[in-house]
Amino acid sequence: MADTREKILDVAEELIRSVGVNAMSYKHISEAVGIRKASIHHHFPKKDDLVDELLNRCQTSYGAHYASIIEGDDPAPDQLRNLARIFEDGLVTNKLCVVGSISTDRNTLTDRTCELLENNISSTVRIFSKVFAKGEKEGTLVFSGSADDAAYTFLSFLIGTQIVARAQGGKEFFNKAAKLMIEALSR
Amino acid sequence: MADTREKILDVAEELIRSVGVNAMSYKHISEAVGIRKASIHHHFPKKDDLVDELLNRCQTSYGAHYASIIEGDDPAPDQLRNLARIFEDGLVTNKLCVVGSISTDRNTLTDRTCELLENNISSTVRIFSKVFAKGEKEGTLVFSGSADDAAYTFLSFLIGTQIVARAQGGKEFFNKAAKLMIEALSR
DNA sequence: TAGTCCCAACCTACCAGAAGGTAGGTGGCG
DNA sequence: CGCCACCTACCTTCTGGTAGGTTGGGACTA
Repeated sequence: MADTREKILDVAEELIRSVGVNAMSYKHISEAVGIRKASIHHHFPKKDDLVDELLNRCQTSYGAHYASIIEGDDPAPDQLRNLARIFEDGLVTNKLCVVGSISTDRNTLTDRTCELLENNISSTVRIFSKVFAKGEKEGTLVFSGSADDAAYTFLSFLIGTQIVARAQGGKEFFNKAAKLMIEALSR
Repeated sequence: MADTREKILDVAEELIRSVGVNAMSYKHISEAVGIRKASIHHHFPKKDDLVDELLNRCQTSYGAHYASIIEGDDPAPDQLRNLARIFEDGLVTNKLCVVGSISTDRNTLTDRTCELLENNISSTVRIFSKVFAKGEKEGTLVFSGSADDAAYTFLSFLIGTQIVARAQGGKEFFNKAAKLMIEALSR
C-alpha cells in the first residue's frame, strides 16, 4: 500500500503534536498504524528521516492552508483572526502546532532537521508577511518595523500562546489573548 | 552535603531548558553532578518529584526576579523591555524558559505536575499584570481587555518568541519582535 | 570520655521495559 | 524472476527505578 507511508506520517504528526518528538516512538506509531515496528523502518530507516519528511510535508500542507486564508479579500485583521483560529482549533484536542512542538526539542535534533525547521519557519513568515503588508497598505494594521518582523512576531505569539494555553487557560484564554494581540496591531 | 540537592536541581534546570523534560535523564544529571545515578534517586525518588520541586523553585526564584523589575519606578514600557531581556538572555546559551519547555511536554506529565505548572503560569501572570495595570494608569500602555489578559498575552508572546527565535533568527530576531510587540502595546 | 547507635548520603549491582535499529526471511504481484 | 512491503527475531543502549551494603558524623547514654 502506497498510503501506509502517509498513514505513518499522519500518526507521527498527531503524536508529535501531542507529546513531542522525543516522547513519540516507533512503537507508538506501529501500534496506531497496525503494522510492525520494523516495517516503519522500511519506510523511514531512521527517526530523523521521518521527522524531516514530516517537516517538509507540513511546510506544504500548512503553507497551502495559510495561503488560502490570505489570498481571500477579507480585511487584514479578519485574516489574522482566521489564522489564529487554526491554532485555536488544535487546542480542542490538546495538540500543538508541529513547528512549535519540534522547535522546543531543537537541541536534540540533527543539523539537517534544524535546517528544515528554519526553512519551515522562514517560509511561514513569508506567507504571514503578506497579510501585514496588505494591512499596512489598507491602513487596517499598524506596527513598527517591517511586515516580515510583524509576521515573525505574530507567528511566535500564536505558537507561544498555544503552548501556554494548553497548559493553563485553554481555548478561552487563547481567544482573549488573540483578540488583544490583533487589536494591538489594528488601527 | 546539603547543597547536593540544589546542585541536582541546578543541573536538571539547565538540562530541561536545553533539551526538555523527556530528553533529560538521571544519567545526564549524575554525570554532571559527579554522583551515581542511584544517589539522585535518594534525593528525588521519582523523576516527577524532581520536576515538581524544580517547578516550585522556579516559581519562587523567577517570581522574585520578575518582581524586582516591576517594583522599580521605570515607566511600564521600560519594565516590559527588562522582562523581555530575561528571555533574550536565555538565547545566548540556547536555553528556554523552564515553564515554556515543560509546558510543551505537558501531555507526558502527571496530573500533579500539570497542576503545579498551571499555578506557576497563573502566578507569573499575576506578577506581570502589575506592569500593565500601572501602564494603563500612567497612560503609557494601551490594550483591549484586562491587565491580566495583557499579562497573559505578553508572557505567551515571550515564551513563544524564545522558542521560535532559538530555532530561527536568534537574539536579533527576538529583539525585533519584542520591540514591535512592546510598541504595539505602548501609547 | 568512650562506646554504641542511628541515620543521612552515598555506593555497587541489579532489574524490566522501552528505545532505535538490523538481519534476514516470506508472500504476493507485475 | 525480481522486487516491494511486510514479517519474526534479535541486538545494544538507555530508561526510571530498586535492593541492599558502606561510611562517617552527631547524639544519646553508661
